[in-house]
Amino acid sequence: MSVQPNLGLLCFFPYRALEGRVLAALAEAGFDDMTLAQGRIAARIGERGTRLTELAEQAQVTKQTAGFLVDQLERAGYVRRLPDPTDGRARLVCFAERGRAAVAVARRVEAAVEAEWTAHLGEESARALRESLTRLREVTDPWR
Amino acid sequence: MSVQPNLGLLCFFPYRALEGRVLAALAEAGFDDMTLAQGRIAARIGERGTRLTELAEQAQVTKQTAGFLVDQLERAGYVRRLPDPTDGRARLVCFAERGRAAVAVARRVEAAVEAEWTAHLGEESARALRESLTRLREVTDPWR
DNA sequence: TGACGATGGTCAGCTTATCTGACGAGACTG
DNA sequence: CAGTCTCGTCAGATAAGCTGACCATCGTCA
Repeated sequence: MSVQPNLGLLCFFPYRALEGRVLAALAEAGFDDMTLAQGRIAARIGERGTRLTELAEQAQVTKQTAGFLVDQLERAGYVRRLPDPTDGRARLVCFAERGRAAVAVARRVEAAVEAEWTAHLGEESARALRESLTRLREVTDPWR
Repeated sequence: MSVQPNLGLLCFFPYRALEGRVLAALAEAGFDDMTLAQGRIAARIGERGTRLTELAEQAQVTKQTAGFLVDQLERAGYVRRLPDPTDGRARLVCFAERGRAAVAVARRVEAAVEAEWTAHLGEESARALRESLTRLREVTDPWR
């Protein structure tokens, strides 16, 4: 590891820390059957449901892998697959009750962690950090 | 995905982008047998060599997994295991010639990507971003 | 309007990455 | 120097990923 880590690596530490905290909190709250890979797929499901292909693209895995993970999420009661009214081939992966409950836990932890980080950095730096990262997303996230 | 992604998720996009660019450049340069998991271990090898246990801790995998990946890196000629002069049980995972060549490629890409990002954000914002992330590391990276 | 290429998803089979548990050899500590 | 801890490996199981092949439906354009 270099003396002065590059920006990408510096981004990695907070990301991994948050992911770990959320997963731990989920496990603590009784959602202890959700794995990291499942969570990464679930985190990309929109409020009105998301197609499998889209989940796969955003998570950067093949649609087969995404399907495999959604199968598990479905069996565990986190999501359901509903027919897409606008396309007979497609189905929308939507949160079920249990999934919504898990999302609520995740959101709470995210907010708590963010508050800790803001306290550590100071309001103004945290605001600037968020803004820079949002702008960086324009050139690093192929999905808008 | 929320309308306003949390800080952790915002950190994820640049991280993944950089990782992808580095891996692609390595493949292009003839290091096309290195996988993402191997790269994540290799990225943590220090100049004077690093113990397997330490690699495992920093990459947050078990030492068995780290050993498995180092085996492959060794077979591919990227690293060697040398006895640790200070501890008869331990061995130091060190870069071999091929590994050093790959690191040089990775460093070049990292610098190029960072330059792109700095151009996108502006000098001052990029500097502030690096500083905030470095401070955030204090509370998100258990390995300082 | 109907043939055809593109798209959404699944099935099958394989490889890679990861874990838990057990263990032996060497180091450390009282 | 006995007991205990640490470093690494072996063995076996499981999770997570890939490629290739395939079918049904959509959309387009001749």
